[in-house]
Amino acid sequence: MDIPSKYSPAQVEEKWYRYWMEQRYFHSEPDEREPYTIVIPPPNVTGVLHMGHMLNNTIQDVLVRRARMQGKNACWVPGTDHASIATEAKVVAKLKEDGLDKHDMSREEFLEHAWEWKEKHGGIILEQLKKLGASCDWDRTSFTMDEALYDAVIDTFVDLYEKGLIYRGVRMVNWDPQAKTAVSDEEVIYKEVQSKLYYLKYQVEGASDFITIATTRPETILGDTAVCVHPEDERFVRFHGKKVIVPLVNRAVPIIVDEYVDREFGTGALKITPAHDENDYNLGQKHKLESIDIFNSDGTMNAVVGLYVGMDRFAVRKQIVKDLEADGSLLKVEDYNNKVGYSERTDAVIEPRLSPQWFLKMKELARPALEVVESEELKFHPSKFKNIYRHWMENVRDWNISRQLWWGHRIPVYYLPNGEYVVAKSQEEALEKANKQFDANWQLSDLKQDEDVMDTWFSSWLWPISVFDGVRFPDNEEINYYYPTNDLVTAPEIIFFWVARMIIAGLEYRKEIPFKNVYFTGIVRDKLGRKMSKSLGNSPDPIKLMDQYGADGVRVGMLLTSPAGNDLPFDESLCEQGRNFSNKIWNALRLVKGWQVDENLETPENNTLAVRWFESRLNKTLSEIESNFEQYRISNALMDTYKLVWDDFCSWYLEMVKPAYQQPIDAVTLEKTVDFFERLMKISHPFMPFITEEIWHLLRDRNDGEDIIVAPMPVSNSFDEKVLAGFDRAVGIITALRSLRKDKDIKNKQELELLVQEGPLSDCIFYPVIVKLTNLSGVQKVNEKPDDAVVFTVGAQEYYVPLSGQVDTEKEIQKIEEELKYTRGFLQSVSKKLSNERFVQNAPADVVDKERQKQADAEARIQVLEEQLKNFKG
RNA sequence: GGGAGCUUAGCUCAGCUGGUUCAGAGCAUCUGCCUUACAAGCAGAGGGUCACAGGUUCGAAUCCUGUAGCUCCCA
Repeated sequence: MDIPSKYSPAQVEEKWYRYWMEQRYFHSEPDEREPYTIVIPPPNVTGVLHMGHMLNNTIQDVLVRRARMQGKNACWVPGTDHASIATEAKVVAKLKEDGLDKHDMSREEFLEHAWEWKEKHGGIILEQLKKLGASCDWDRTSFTMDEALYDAVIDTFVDLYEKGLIYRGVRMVNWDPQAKTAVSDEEVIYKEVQSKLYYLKYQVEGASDFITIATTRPETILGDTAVCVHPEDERFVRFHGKKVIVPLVNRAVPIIVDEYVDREFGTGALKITPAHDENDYNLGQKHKLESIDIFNSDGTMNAVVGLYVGMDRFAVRKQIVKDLEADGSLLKVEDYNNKVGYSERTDAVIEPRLSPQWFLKMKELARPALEVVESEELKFHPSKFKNIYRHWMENVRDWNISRQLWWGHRIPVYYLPNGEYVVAKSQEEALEKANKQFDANWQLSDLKQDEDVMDTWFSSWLWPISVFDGVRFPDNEEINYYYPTNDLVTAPEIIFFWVARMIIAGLEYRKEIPFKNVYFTGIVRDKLGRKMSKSLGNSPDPIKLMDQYGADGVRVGMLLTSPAGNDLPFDESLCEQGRNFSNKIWNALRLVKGWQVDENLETPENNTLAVRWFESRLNKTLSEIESNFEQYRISNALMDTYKLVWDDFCSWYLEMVKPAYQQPIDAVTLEKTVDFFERLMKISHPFMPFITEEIWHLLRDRNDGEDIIVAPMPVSNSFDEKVLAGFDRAVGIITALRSLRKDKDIKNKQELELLVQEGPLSDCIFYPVIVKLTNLSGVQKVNEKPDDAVVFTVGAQEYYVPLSGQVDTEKEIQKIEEELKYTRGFLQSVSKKLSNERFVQNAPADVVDKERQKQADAEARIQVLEEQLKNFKG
């Protein structure tokens, strides 16, 4: 057989993915089997594959493939979310490129462009996941704005409103006066700017006294409704309870006291403008102050105060400074550096602005969602995230679900000509409701639907239900079968945004948790520990990585050092390690396929031993892998697999059974070897789906449908501890012999003889294996150390290798003395422990027994070493 | 400001209910090897006061307290 010595993944991976798709192995329909369900954390429809997705989806694929091989009905639902902010920003930018402006078009026109963009660019990421090998049920691909999912969101809003959980409130938003829209906190860029601090005199009402405040934004004094000082600030005690006059507008406002004020800053007196500053707004709420909004949506002055009407806020600033100076209110101006927020999209200075928004009451909803996590009905991996979750849930605040955007689920609130509003699933229903409720005869055109859409999370919190259409049809076959899902794999960053809310929605709408386990991945970082991001440009291109190392190689690389919840400092060398592992497996195949069988050949004893040992080794490791999977220690499971394949199978087993050059192998050993190889490939398949499928088909001729992806996963069997322990001893002997050869510079071709000191430990079933692996002429038992022999000990057993003329007595003595010294020290510490009465009395019996055994072993070893020393010194 | 977590070999991390599975793994390093599956490899070796200081205990990487440093989250 002609197999190249280097494995090339490219064609192999493409071939098998296509084949799996053709065979519809990823597709799931409800049946009588146990379901295993994962819903993908829907990536942004605007997204392209990054390293975080690679990690996250590799883990999901490992879990799904394993479940599939365990005979479960595995269903991995893929999809994307509409990402209202990000997508709308992209569409606006695209329009701008084409010379179009969102503000010049109707909502409908804009949405047409948005859908067009989505059809064209959305879903790239899902195509990329295929290259990774993701075994998603692509027939079930969902999008948060698909009809079923869209309706589910609207239904949910109406339902929660009717339950009295949704209310209208006012909140400060980051207003972009140029785009005339609110932007999210993430879209505000804070820049250090050089500005000025203006000191202004506020006259005390009915007195000649005045108080001085400092501000960077003198134009906002028009909206001032208070001045605040620290209650313990002695400079201002005399002002407590008084009123001051705001310059130019001549409005009398109270002086309030609050510990919020920083006494060191400015003059220690703070002007309060609740309508135009977040902190002032909060203080205003606390002290029940009036909010006076002085700006129009484009940042020009409105008519509320009657000054500077229609002027831009920055022009007002220039003018008002002059006017204040003329008025005698301006005391002084200082240079001052501060941080000012700019819109990421228009670079306009953000204007904090009060805006009516819809809120969801969270407190009651959160309680049961906390309980299921506390009781571990729903488990977090790792469990440390329970603390974070608890803290958030116990201090949960109401959820602002409005977003001042068009792309998304439009809030189903309809405002009526009489200033009231109704909430309904459709315009028609709203009209009916309104006419009934207010005994009116309005037309559709009288209704004005809320302009805002809902927070994207308000759709993705329904994801595990809505992908099975379980909101609109709560008793349909699919939702009943697939829900609750099994595992959710996601990043800890969105534990509140998404995970907590899904749990809430699940309990509210299904009375059942949405998933049984949540696996939190780490964050993929670069070598310097920085989060990988587009703006830093420190993220490798996953597609290129897969081209270079193969998808299997990258998958292994991602998983090797990423225990749950721990950040993964990514390094390409990890993928290299993964690729090398693929190559190692590949070459093992080349070896095994290269063997000629001789049906008449007896099975050599060392092969029988090797098979016996490996059978036990495999089963023991398999049980460890199973346990690691149960605990979601996936990187440990992979490492177990890696060592089983590379160390145990390739380095030990294959070397043990490998026939001499151009010699045939016996049929029994070959059959056993292929069987082992098959099992190893099955165990490895979830981690490395492509190469394992390829090798599976090269190992034997397969019937139709006999593919590894659907082959049953091996289950651990009992194993023989004695055989394993005996082999460990053999390994000790082999290692010692190899070191000896290296030490003495004895070529492998030169045969050695191994002599074993007669004694209780002198038997070992693996001597034939040792003979083969270390090229011995034989193993003999002796009663005494011969002259001219090197001595080594494994445990308390002594071995000799006759080497005439090559024994350096001085060196041997030195070696033995060192070992003796160490063992005596060890014995001393053990004896000390045992002579401590309190230890013997208090420690559990088995611990004391173990210590006694240690003592006996050490004593035996010391005796042996002393004997050796005597012999050498002779 | 509030909350959570981390600190073990050069790097990345395991280490469960204190006690030989207790000081481990992988990678990296060093030393030999182009030994007929694999140099993307084989064989061997070195390397740690378990952040620091106290305490509890017969016994602490593990439990408690404090200190220092780092990281993440805050709708």
